Amino acid sequence: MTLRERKKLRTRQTLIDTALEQFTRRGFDGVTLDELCEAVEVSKRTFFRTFASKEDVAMAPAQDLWTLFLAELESAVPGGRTLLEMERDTLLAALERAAREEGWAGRMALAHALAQRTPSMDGHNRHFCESTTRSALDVLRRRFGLGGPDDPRPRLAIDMLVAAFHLAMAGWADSPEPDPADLAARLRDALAALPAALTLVPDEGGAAGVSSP
Amino acid sequence: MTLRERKKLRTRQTLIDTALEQFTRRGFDGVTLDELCEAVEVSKRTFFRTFASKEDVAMAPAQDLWTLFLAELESAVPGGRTLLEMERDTLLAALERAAREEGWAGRMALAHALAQRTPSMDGHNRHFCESTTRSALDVLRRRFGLGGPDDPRPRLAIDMLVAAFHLAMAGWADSPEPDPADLAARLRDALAALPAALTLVPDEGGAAGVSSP
DNA sequence: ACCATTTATGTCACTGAGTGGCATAAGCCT
DNA sequence: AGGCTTATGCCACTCAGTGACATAAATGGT
Repeated sequence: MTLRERKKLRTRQTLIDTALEQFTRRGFDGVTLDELCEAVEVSKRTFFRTFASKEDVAMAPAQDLWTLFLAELESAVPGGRTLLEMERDTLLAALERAAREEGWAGRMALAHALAQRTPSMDGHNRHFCESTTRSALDVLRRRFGLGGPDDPRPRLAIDMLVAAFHLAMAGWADSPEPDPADLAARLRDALAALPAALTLVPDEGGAAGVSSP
Repeated sequence: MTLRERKKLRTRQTLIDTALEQFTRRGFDGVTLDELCEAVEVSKRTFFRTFASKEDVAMAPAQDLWTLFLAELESAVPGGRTLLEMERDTLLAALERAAREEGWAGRMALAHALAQRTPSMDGHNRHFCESTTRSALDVLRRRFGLGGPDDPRPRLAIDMLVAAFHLAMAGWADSPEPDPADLAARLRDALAALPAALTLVPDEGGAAGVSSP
């Protein structure tokens, strides 16, 4: 790797770390890009050559994970598993690779906490999620037929994976000392709860039901 | 209803219709707020007293639907149905009420088409979806116990409902002459496909599998 | 070690979204 | 009609994001 590339990557990492730290401490809206760039000693123009938006810099950990997921998906084989099981294992593999990066878990937890209390970050995050989902669907359709482009099942399967992941993440990021293995376990649990969620029956007569005595 | 309120509502509707028309014709980014306000003969300041953002004005049809959904949910009764079935019927009821509004279907279709090709709109849309989901979850937990705040199933059930709705909407908005009854049918179909999506098994050996001959 | 080429960075000026403050106008009530 | 409330308009401002162009730094060949 050339010196140029290393410098660029280092600037990127510094921006991410500084942004996460400042946003967490003073709030997303409490930090202007000028201040962030000042702290990293980089021009605003350079910032926007590295990230597409103010939100993007704080979403980098999540983006990295899903990029790995897509890469892993290219080489996944069914092996008699359910589509959802295959996706689960692919995501777990991506998780394992992402977690090799020093300090990834901490960054991911900060990013998630920020997204929770910053509408615009949550929005960007979910839009990114959607485009990743589409890409994943393209890969799945290309590599396995899966009943043509009108079959609703593959799309629903990925959405269920994503829903389970968000659920797992919500619990994990709030826990003290977030650890990748714990996130993996939570993801498994959330996915295992899907069939029960489908058939869950609420108690008869809600507490404030219209015709309760 | 007072004259003041009627005027305010009329301005709101005009803004929505004009925005949808202009955004569709010239693109979301191709229309500045100044131009939109000029066309409706309203100051920019007034625009932001009616809508929180440029994106919001085009998302109004969807917001109205989900607001109705939450209202319906307050008076829904289980009646021996699955939670997901109850949510489905509640959403169908909201849909029916929303569709009474003259031209709602057309606005909804335009709004969806715009969100498809405008990242920032998609992001806002999905964030709004998430906050609605949370509110719905609050209502469900308040009215029916549903196994405490740590039970993952209710959350997953709503996410499945939303996933099915998005899927139904995607097919519906692209169809010629979008009609509310058709959207309802598509929603039923998408929800009915959920169990199959959960157990779908891909063909063995992907087309570009790593170890294919 | 030097120079030409390529590529990253910085500077400046600009557009457009969104906000606060305050004056004015429009609707409301008796 | 006239005082009261509330919506609207206007002005100046902050800040995210972009385009054009100059400058600096890395690379590769000699």
